Amino acid sequence: MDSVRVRFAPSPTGRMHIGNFRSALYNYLFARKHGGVFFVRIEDTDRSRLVDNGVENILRTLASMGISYEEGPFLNEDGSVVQRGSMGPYVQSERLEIYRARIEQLLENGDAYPCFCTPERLDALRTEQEAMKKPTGYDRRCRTLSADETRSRIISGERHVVRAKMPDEGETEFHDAVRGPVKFRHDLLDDYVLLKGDGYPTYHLANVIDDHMMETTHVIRGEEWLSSTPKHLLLYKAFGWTPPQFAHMPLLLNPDRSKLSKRQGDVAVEDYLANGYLPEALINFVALLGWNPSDEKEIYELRELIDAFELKDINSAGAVFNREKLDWLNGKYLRMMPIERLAERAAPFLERAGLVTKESDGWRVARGGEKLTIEDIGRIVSLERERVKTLAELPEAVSFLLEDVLEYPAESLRWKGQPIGEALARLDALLEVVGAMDEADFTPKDAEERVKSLITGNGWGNGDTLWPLRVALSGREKSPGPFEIMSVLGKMKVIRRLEAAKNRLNA
RNA sequence: GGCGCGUUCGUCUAGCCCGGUCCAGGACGUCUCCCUCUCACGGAGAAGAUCAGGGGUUCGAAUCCCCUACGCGCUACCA
Repeated sequence: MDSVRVRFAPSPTGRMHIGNFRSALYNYLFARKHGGVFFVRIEDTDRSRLVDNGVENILRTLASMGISYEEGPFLNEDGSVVQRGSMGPYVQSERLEIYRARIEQLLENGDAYPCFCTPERLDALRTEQEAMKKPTGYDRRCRTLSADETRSRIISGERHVVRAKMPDEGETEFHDAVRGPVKFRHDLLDDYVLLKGDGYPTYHLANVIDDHMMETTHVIRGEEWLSSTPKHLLLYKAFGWTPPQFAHMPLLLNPDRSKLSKRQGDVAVEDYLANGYLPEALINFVALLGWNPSDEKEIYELRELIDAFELKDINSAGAVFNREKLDWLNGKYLRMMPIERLAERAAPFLERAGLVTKESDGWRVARGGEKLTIEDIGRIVSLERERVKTLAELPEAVSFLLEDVLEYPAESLRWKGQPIGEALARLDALLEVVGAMDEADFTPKDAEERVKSLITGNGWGNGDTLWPLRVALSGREKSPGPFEIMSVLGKMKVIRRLEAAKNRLNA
């Protein structure tokens, strides 16, 4: 395949959701696989649905997910948007003259006609058709208006749209890269609107013109477009253009199997990021929803996704977004990730939770002001990484390592309800052992050696000693092992926590 | 209503094009056990799909053909 050019063409009508993101991802993977160009085009022809910062949100989301592209609108550091690429503009509202010229061409060739029917008439028509259980659609009333009447009504300034003239017979058949041959009868096609009353083109017109002018080779889009593909093909034909190849992806579904939508939980990509999901996990997960390279691998690096990606391996049935599996995958990534990177990703979450603060000279513990290097943060979060599924759970999980005073019931220091005296004796002995250790000995390995020899030397059990130790250090019944905690805390804090535990038991 | 697309464990899927190796494989989730001071991680197992239903073709069908049902999409001067 030579010089592949594919695109992501979102409408800035809200925040980018998972379904949109998957479209972007598949196009991206396909472009990278074939060494082609991936570009972004903004389809902002519905003026009523535009939202503030819609474009910025889309571009920002692509950037934070690490999806790069060669042409289109780009977000500057200062938040402004600039376009790069030789086939622009890449924003449809800036291409109005182009569409208008093409509309003239269609009008002249008799492939389209002006229509003066009002929305009210159209509504009434549809209502009637529905009531009579007849197929809905425009009745082509304006298609037979005389040239004179049409001209004079336009000159008089009457508001109108331009409709495409659909053939009465024949059919359009095309080969969809994921579904194979698909066929539609022409007489069932509606004389749909090409140019709206406000002068903006509809999706059908703008999309076809732009895909042609931007030399798109493959249109990889959602299944909701499958039914309108014959209209698009007919337009390519009317213009005398070679159409691109089409690949219609299956829809992403809510748990009740309806088309993925808000109202049924988070769907915005940025929400997933804010909730502590990693871009690489999200990409891995979303890529495998509706596409599968027929092997039993579950974890794919981006490069592997690119290498394996084939349009023919896209499924044709819709897929339910299954959060539990995402959680599992995210946990996997959290555990696989290099510590430094994990620390960098985790720090903002710790900050937001008020556990650490970011100063000009680096990170500090919020309570106490003690300095923290990124390595320190790495040591802290690596203690809990295997116990959480998302970055957002990390603050709560590691808070006991960053707080001065631990709050917990004295009762929890006793292993399976052991006598208070026994727990106290263990803590005393532990204090002695710890006191004799050098700060340099506070590695998990050395700490374990010392404590274990204390236990075996006295013929104690692991449980009756380790449990009180661990709870004294963590304040929790569920936590990482005591030796790891010791190594992160250091000698002074360990002694302080053991003393505090004794006081708690004596109180 | 019309047209189109789809239908394999609860979920994501492999197998379907090129029928036998599939009394259907993997993953998530669930359950059990092991590891273990706890929780997790990790490891080992288990349960879980009459391949939507029916009919055909064939020695043989999840795989090919037909019908039905159901789901979804489109049917806007939304994309």
